[in-house]
Amino acid sequence: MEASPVNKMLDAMSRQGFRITDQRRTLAHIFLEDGGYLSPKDVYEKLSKFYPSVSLDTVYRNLRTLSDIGILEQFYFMDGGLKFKACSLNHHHHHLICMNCEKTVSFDYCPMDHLGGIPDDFKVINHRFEVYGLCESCQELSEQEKTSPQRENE
Amino acid sequence: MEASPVNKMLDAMSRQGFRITDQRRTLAHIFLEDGGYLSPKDVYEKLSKFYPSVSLDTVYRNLRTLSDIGILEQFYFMDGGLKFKACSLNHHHHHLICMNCEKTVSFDYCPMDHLGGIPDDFKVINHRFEVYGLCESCQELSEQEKTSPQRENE
DNA sequence: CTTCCTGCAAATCGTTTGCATCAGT
DNA sequence: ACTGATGCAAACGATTTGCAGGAAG
Repeated sequence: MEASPVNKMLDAMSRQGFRITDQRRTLAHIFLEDGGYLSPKDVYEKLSKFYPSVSLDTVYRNLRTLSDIGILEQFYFMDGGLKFKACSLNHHHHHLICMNCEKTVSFDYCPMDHLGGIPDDFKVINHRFEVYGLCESCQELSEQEKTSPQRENE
Repeated sequence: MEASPVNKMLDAMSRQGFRITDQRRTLAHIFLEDGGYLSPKDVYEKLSKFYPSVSLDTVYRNLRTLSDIGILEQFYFMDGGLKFKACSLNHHHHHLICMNCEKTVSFDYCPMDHLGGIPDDFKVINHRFEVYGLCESCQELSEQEKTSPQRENE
């Protein structure tokens, strides 16, 4: 009944010295089932179905903790605010993010492998590379609705 | 005394039916002089030097307005929150961001020019590429103080 | 049993809004 | 003059924190 990834996630938590509470177990399920980005409120609502007494601040706390230890990754959507998703515990990659439906597709290219022109007195620790756009299905939608804003500065 | 881009910006404003107030004129100067991303508070502080009585909410109002009409663009930095910068003044570039002092250095390399392996049914609209690390001076500091946190997930 | 986790409530931070006044056109 | 812009203060939403009780190891 439990897919392996859930255990992997829980495992990672306990290995980092965090306790496996029911909420966290459920949190793992929620993220792995959904696969996409969830706002704290989304998570709270989903979690409430299992634990009606859960409090929003616990959700926040756990989201932050899990992000810190690299189990979740967070993105800020210009319109939807901060959201979290399970990060693939697999290999390094980046994402295409659909600006409409928020679905993500990962790809392997990493600019850091090809990077040039960075002053070498700067010590690189981390990086972020995301490509935003429209996935195929959302493109079709927007062609019909013509909701695409024009920008006009050179 | 006025550089042309400032007037261009002000022009755009009045063309859209907005009044040219002193604050907005100064706002234009601030953004064009700085060239980089500024948080509302940054702007407020800079603006305060010229107009000690300026209020933060006016700054917010103007930042939003100017973003709406495409004079400023906004970006959310995972650590620094929402920031604004004058739209496409210069050429396209990305940033090195010092995780300690938050100073940014721009560099020209853009991964989009070299990108491969993106499914072509995805319509790219925008992208974000930021490199985080330590600038030279902060490296020296952290070597002395050994404040660098370790992360250890695979 | 000890320490971490949780729920509650209150605090805090960033941002927005209502309103009367002031300034640009 | 008319209308939009500003400053103030208060409202607001999202996120964080202090604390006491409860659960995981």
